Amino acid sequence: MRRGFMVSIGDILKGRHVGETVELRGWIYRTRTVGGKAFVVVRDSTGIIQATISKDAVPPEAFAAAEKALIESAVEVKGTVTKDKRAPGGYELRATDLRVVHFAEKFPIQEDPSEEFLLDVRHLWVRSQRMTAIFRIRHTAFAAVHEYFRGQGFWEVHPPMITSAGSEGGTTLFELEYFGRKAHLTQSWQLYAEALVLAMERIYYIGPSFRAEKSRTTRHLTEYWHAEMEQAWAGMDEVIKHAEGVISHACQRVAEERPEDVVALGRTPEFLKAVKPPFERLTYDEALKQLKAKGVDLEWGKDLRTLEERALTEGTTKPIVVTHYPRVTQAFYKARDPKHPDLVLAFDVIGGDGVGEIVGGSERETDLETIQKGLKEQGEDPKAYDWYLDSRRYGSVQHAGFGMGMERLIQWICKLDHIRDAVPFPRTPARFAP
RNA sequence: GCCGUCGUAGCUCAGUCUGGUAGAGCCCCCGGCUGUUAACCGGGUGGUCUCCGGUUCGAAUCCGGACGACGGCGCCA
Repeated sequence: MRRGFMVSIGDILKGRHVGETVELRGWIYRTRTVGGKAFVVVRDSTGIIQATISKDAVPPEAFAAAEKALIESAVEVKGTVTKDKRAPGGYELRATDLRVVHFAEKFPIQEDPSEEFLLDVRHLWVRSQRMTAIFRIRHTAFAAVHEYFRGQGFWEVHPPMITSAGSEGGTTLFELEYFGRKAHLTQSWQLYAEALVLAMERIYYIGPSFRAEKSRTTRHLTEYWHAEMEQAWAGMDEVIKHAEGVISHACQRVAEERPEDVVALGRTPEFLKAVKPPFERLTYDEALKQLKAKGVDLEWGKDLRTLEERALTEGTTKPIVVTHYPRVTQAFYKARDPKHPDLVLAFDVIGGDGVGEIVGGSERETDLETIQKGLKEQGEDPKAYDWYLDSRRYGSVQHAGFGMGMERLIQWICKLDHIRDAVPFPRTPARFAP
């Protein structure tokens, strides 16, 4: 088959090549044959289109190949782009030639697959329209986060993935053997960020975090991508504004650049465009009052759980910000509220649709002795954190920061039932393959 | 960590209560059909009933155990 003018399916669907003779290549999505005609629906990374192959319009071997090729066979098709109401999508390619690059074996995924089976064949399911739409949005969201922080004067710096200690207590760390000694996979850049922030002042990074928590929920992964920022000479209010800013910026970019994908997943670009600062903000105490009014009682000092988060975000179209949590249950590095010693200057950004906490952040404790005391209260040995504590010995200044779960953000933007679809190959307690 | 559900053909499931030769639809293969839209019509191939043990003349089915997965809660981003 002689090479023609190669085009993408997406371009054809935009009406760019009507009447032209072009060539496209991709994978067979469906085939139907009716007597002397074969309808071969082809997908590439930009869309799907029907190629109509008439027995009398192509070489005999091409028609035979079209009839024989199974779903997901790789093909090259040459033909004339035609606008036709009978074709799904409104455009089709009237083929003059077809070559099968690879005859696929019987493709295991058919109609009505179970969730469990799709996870077993995830390496094949990633070819689906739904998955590729999410991947494109993920691409855009990641770019937007980089764009936001760089635009705000933050340096991208990289912490290690292999660490000696954790930041949230040692029980949720994956352990690994490091030349005969114990090491761990990072669960947060927290300790390193607080060392680096005294050098670079405004820093951020996006990278993987690992949590060895056997969480069986629709919003937990054991390996997830963490967008984290840390800022010197800044308090809680300033970093809350950055949290609102970065979430909003990601929503704007996705709405502008991926409107078709957004619609395909059940959101609208308008919904995302409306996600602009400021978000509704309330303190933990105010949240308890709101919950009580809704008939949900929560004892003071308990963290907000799924039930409470859902009640608080019910009917919201933007995430909400909850601030000033009780000090009990909070990590040792979070700063006390000078006005209320029982509270810490910590905040969460909570998304609706059951996604829950998208961002968690705080102002950091600057006083050496207070941190050492906090570590002991959590059952940690301050000696193991000695290098970290140097950040409170040599020029300790006010600083604050937050971590954002990229998959949580994508889950919320794409309105996904389960966080595992926000990443191509999810890692959960039950699965690390494929 | 706790609670619940499930495991039968490549896929989706019925059959299990009440033990007696392993079933359907889809996929695939063969045949038909010149505009199909998850095409349709006719025929055919396809099984370690998750595994181990027990009861029984006989177990997919009853009993005991193991393993695996999914869903919910907790923990978190």
